[in-house]
Amino acid sequence: MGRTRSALRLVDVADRAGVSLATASRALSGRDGVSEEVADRVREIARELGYVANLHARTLAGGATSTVGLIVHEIDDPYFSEIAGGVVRLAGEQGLMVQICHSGRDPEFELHEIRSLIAHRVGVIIVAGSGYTDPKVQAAAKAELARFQEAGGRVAVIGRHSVTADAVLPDNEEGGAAVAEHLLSLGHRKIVVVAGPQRLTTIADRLAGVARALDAQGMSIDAVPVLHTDFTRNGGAEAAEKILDQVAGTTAILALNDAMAIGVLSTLRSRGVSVPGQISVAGFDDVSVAADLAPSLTTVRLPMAQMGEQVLTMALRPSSTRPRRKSTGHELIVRDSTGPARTRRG
Amino acid sequence: MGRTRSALRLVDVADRAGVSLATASRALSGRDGVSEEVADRVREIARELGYVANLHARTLAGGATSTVGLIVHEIDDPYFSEIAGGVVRLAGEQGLMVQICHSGRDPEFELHEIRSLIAHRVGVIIVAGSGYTDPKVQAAAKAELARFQEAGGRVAVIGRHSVTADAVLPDNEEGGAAVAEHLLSLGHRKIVVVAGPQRLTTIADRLAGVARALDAQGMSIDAVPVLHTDFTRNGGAEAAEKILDQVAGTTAILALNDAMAIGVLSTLRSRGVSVPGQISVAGFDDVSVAADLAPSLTTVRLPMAQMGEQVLTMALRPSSTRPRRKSTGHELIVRDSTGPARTRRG
DNA sequence: AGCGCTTACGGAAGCGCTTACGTCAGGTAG
DNA sequence: CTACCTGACGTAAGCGCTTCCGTAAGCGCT
Repeated sequence: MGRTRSALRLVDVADRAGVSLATASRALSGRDGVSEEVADRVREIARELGYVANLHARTLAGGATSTVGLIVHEIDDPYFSEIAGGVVRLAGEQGLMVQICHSGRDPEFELHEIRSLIAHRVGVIIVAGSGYTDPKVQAAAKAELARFQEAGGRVAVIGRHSVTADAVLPDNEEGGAAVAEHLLSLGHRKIVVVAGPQRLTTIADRLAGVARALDAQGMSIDAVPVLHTDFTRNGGAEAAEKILDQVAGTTAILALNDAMAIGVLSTLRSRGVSVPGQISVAGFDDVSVAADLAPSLTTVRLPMAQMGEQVLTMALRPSSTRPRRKSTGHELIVRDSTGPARTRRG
Repeated sequence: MGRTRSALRLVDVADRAGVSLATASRALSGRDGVSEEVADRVREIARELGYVANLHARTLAGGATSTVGLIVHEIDDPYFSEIAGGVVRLAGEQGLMVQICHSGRDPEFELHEIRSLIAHRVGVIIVAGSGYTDPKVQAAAKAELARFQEAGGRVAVIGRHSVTADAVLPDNEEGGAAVAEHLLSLGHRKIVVVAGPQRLTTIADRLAGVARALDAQGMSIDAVPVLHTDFTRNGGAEAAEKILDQVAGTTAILALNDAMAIGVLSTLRSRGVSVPGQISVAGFDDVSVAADLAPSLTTVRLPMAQMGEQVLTMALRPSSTRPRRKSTGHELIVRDSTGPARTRRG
């Protein structure tokens, strides 16, 4: 790959300004011990020449890094891109760079990304996105992060309880309970849950909430069909096909994220099933397009952009002794995709 | 910010393995001149110790960087996040890291991001997203990129003709012509264009296509209202309000990107205007949710993810003598949001 | 046995910065 | 007028790595 050769060096600037390397360095990085006059001259010349300091050299020598690493599951999933938006915007305001990595929900690759970030000597690593239910699967990543912390790095996560670090925790369980209650209160008793991949803790949490709500009605989660599919639009679409073909009498479909709900909606439309007339549909996340779907989607709002800002804020704030955890809160957003259960045999 | 102090160094590994620094380095970076036996031992110990090379030191000494910088306008805009998805996925396959920056459509900030990327000594810089119609505005960025190229860096862009670099160029003008023709062929004569900010070349290009299509029908673009607003959902929503209130007899609204089209749709729905019954709506980009809107959106498809892969591929491929340009192609996707113009006074 | 050649390794010189420390003015106090 | 401090600057020692050398074996050959 490209090797950046023969770029302008600080010595060049220093020579041109007729000062020593040290003075030039101090002038450009705003340290004192340089007269205003000289500092101005150096800065002027640097600008003129288009000098950009070599960050690798600077980091090597100085030690402090001003870049934060952000690992997300899927960068083109709205859930994550909205989180990333929050992180990036806040970081920009503070003059920090963010290095975004993409794990593709593959714990192995995630480990690799963490390693890269560490190699890049970022000051902060933020991991956004569900952990894995199988603890073994992410043990390596966890260990790597711990090592990073010991070495003085800051870590913060969104949605992982397992890592010992500051965490922003989405209200998954509460939210799950809230949508489920909503559906139940509309009289739905034949509910099918479209869940994402079983190995994600987020799914487990949301399901737990759903189970709690069912319990409160004297129903058991074991009696409701739970389809584990891909956490994407297509996963939802396929699940809906399966439901229409195999689960008779369904009155409501609860998708555990909006992407899948969108897929469900799409299948129902193409199969001519009216929503919410025949089947109600609810999602989770309140992705920004949820309001613009046909019909608009009932869902649980999680403040993604704000979550992004919060993790970064936590990560940046000097570490208190024990990891802080902040839950996001949630809000049930009732829109047009849910309605009263159609009366049996009517 | 966090300073990563006292991390494991290569010497530590070398000492532990009983070899010299040089040998350890060769072993870990796969250079030859080391016996298999020793190399294995070193690698084993490195793994055991959890050694991760300091990329800054490595880059400083070696010169080659394996990270690519990607600058987008808005990371949480689906158009860009889909492009980013393409870049990131392909990069991942090749073992490259991607550093994503976000300019917020601010040329000044974009310049700052370019500088940061250069400071980070990335090997490749990719700039995605419209250029600015005012050449002065991005002269600085252009100069900076040129300097980067001279120093051996690779640059590739999406949607900027002005930069001297390999470019993937969306079929903006052709696409604009295609949607406009579609609308005209449905009998629409009272078309309002919802354009994004005037300072973006993308807008200018798409508008030029629209103008061409109008010309072919003996109509002039000067006779059709063009509203310049924010390139976002809200920009579209506001524009639609204005249209309903101030432009009588509109039969079709052509939004120059999907985000704005979504906003238009939302306003029309809340104002009780039927689409396409009373007003047809078309967008541009074919963002992934376009198919799931209410009604599904007629638009021009641009293969975003593929564009992302293409720029990266171009950037990575050894530079031919002159910059290559590859146009993306486009496809008119007719869905439910457009229909025949309602007959006047009917 | 002596020659050169290859192979495996160690020594040491940087890469471009920051920063501890030394120096040398000039100013103040005694 | 000397002693001392302060401020402005230069000198040089690294930061952790890669890589160019040099060197010492080990090999086959004459």
